[in-house]
Amino acid sequence: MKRPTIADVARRAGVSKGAVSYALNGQPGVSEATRQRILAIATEIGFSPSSAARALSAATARAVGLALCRPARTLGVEPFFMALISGVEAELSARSYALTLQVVADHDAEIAVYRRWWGERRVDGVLVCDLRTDDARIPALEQLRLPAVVIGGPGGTGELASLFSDDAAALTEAVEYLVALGHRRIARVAGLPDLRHTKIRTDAFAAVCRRLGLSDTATVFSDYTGEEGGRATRRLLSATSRPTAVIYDNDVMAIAGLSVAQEMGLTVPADLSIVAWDDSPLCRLVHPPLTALGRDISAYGAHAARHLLGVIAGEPATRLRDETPQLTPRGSTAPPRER
Amino acid sequence: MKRPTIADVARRAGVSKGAVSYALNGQPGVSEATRQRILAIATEIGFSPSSAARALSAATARAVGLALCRPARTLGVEPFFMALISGVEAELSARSYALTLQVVADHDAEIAVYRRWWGERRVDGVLVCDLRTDDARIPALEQLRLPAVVIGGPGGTGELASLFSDDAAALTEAVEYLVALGHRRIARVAGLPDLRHTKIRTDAFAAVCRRLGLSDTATVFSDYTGEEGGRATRRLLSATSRPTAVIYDNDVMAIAGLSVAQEMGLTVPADLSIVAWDDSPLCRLVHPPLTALGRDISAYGAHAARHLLGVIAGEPATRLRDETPQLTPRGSTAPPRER
DNA sequence: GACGTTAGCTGAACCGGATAAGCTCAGCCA
DNA sequence: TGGCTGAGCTTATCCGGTTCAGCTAACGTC
Repeated sequence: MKRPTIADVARRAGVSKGAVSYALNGQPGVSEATRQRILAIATEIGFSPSSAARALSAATARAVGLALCRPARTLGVEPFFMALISGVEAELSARSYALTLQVVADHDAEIAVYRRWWGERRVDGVLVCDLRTDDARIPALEQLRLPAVVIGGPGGTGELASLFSDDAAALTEAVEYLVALGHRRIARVAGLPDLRHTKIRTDAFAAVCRRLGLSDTATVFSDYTGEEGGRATRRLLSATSRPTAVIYDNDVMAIAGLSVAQEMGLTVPADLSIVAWDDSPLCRLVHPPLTALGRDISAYGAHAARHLLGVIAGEPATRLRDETPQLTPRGSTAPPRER
Repeated sequence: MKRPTIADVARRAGVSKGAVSYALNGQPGVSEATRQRILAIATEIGFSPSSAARALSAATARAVGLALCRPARTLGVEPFFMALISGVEAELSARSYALTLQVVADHDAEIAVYRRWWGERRVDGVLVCDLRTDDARIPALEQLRLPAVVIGGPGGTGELASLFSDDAAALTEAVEYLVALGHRRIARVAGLPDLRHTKIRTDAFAAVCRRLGLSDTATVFSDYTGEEGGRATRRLLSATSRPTAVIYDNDVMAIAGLSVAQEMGLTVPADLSIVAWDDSPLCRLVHPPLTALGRDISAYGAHAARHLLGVIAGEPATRLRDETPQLTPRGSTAPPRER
C-alpha cells in the first residue's frame, strides 16, 4: 500500500499543494467549497501528512518525551508509572501528540537523552520524574531551553514548570489519624532518601511528630522494592519497643510489610496498623485491605501533560499544585491493642 | 541554545554539507583526515542530525510503535507490561531507535492508530500485544504492509512475524506437578476468554486433565483484575466439592485468590495450593510466597524488539518460539491435607 | 469605465538532511 | 605529453510538507 502525499491530493483535486495545505489546516486562503472537496479527497485516499515533513518545515515534532530512570526491576512492580503514563498518553493523544519513551540507567544518561532529543528535534518537550534533592537534570534542561514540566516539588525545580502534590499535608493527615486512633509509636518506611518528595515527607513527619509530642518515631529508608520494604519492616518490628503503626512510602513496600508482620505472628491491625502511600488496586488485593493515601495518578499524569503542552505553546512556566492525596481508611488500621 | 545544523558544521569545517553527511555516516567520499576534523567539530558544537530531516530523505522514522489496548485500570497493576516495555526499550535504544507509545480503547482505535502512524510515517514498524482468537488487527496490518511482530501465538498471526512462548507446555508442567503432589481437584482462573493465549492454556488444561484422568476440573474466566480474580476464587471455594489447587492466569489474580482463601479461613498451602502465572516480585511479596510459572519478560520484550528490527530491515517474517515459562515452586503449593 | 479591494488560488522558497552526478586534480602509465 | 583513473570533494536535487509573495478575476465604488 503506497502512502499518498499532499501532491496526490492536490492532483486529484486539481489544485496546488499550497491550497491543500490551507484546506487541511483550517487556514484561510481557500473557499469553503474547495475545502470540502479537498477534505473529501484526502479522506477517500487515506491521506495523513508525513510527520517528518511537517516537523521539518513547522519546526515542531508534535511529540513529547518521557525518560524513566529506574531499574527495570522496580519499574515494573509499582503501578504508579503505568498509571501516570496512561494519563499522560490520554491527554497527549487527544491533542494528537505522540509520546516517546526511554528507559535510562542514571541521570547522566537521562541528560544525554534530553540533549539528543533536543538536537534531533525529536520531541517538543519532556516530562521529568523522580526529582532529587540536588538534581543535575534541572540546570541541564534550563541550559538546553528544552520545554519541560517537572513532576515533583514543591521547590527544587529551578525556573522550570512543575506539578506537585502536597505530600506534607497528606502525611500530616495520616499521622494525625493514627494518633487519633491512639497510636504513639509510629514508624515510617521511606523511599530513596535523595528523592525530593522523600525529604519533604520526612521533614513533615518530623514536624508533626514534634508538634504532637511523639518521641518514639523512626524513619527507615528503603528503595521501594518489596524485598527492602520487608527487610525494613522486620528490623522495625524486632526492636525492643516496636512501633504500633507503620507508614510506607509506596504500596509495594506496604504489602511486603504486611506479609512480614503476619509471618512474625502479629495480627494486622490489632498488633500493627499499616498505612500505604499510593492507593493502587494492590491495596485492596491483600487481606486485610490496606488503608492508603491515594490520589488519581492517571489524572496527575494528564495534568502534567496538559501543563507541558501549555509550556510548549509559550505559556509561562508556572508551578501547579495538584490534588492532595486523600486518606482512605480500610482494614489495616485500628486502635492499638492494650498492653 | 540554538540547535546546530549540518550547514553549521560544514561552514566551520570549510567543506560542503555533502561532505559532512558522508563523514558522519561513515560513507566513503571523504579522506580520513577530513572525516576526523568534521567529527571533532560536530562533537564540539553538539550537533545531532534532525530526526525529521533524516526521516524525510531516508524515508525511515527510526521509531517503533507500541499500542496498548487495555483499560488504564488493569494496565497499571500488572507488572507484565512495564517489564515488557523496559525490555523492548533496552533493545531499541541500543540501536538508537525510539519507542512511541499509545494507549487505545479498543481494536478499532488501535487499527486507526496503525493506519495513522503508517500514513504519517511516524514509525517503521509496530509490536502487537494481546492477540485475540479472531483478531481484526492481523488482516489490517497485512493490508497496510506495516512491518509488525505479534507478541503471541502460536497460530492466528497470519503472514506476520511473531514471537510466542509455549504456554501449553508450561501449563501442562504445572498440572503434572500438582498431580504429583497428590491433587485431583484442580481449578483454573483464566484471563479474558477471547485472548488467544487464554484459549491455548484452556485447551492444554483440558488435554492434560483428560490424559491424567482428572474429572473435577473447572475453568472460570476472569479479566486479570484482582476484584474479578477474588470473586472467581470465592465462587470456586464455595462449591460443594471445592478444588484443592487453583492455577491463576496472572499474578494479580493469584494474590487476590490467596487473600480470599485466607479470608475464608483456609490455610495455604494445606487447604489450598496456588500457582500463579507470571512470576513477578509481587509473588514473593505475599505470605506464603507464590509458586509461579515465570519467565524473563524483559528479555521477551527485547527479543520481540530485535525481531521487529529484523523484519524492518527486510528479513523474512518468521515465527519465533521464546523460552518456555518455568515453574518455580514456593510456599503456596504442597500436598493436599488428608480428608 | 477606471480604479481600488479582496477572496481564492498558484508558484516558489524553505526546513535539514541524504545522495546521485559532476567536477578537479594528483598519480600513473604508455 | 596526453590520456586514463580514481580519490576527494562540490553541486544540485529530492523527500513532503508550510508559508509567503504574487497573480487573477470578481466585485464594489464614485
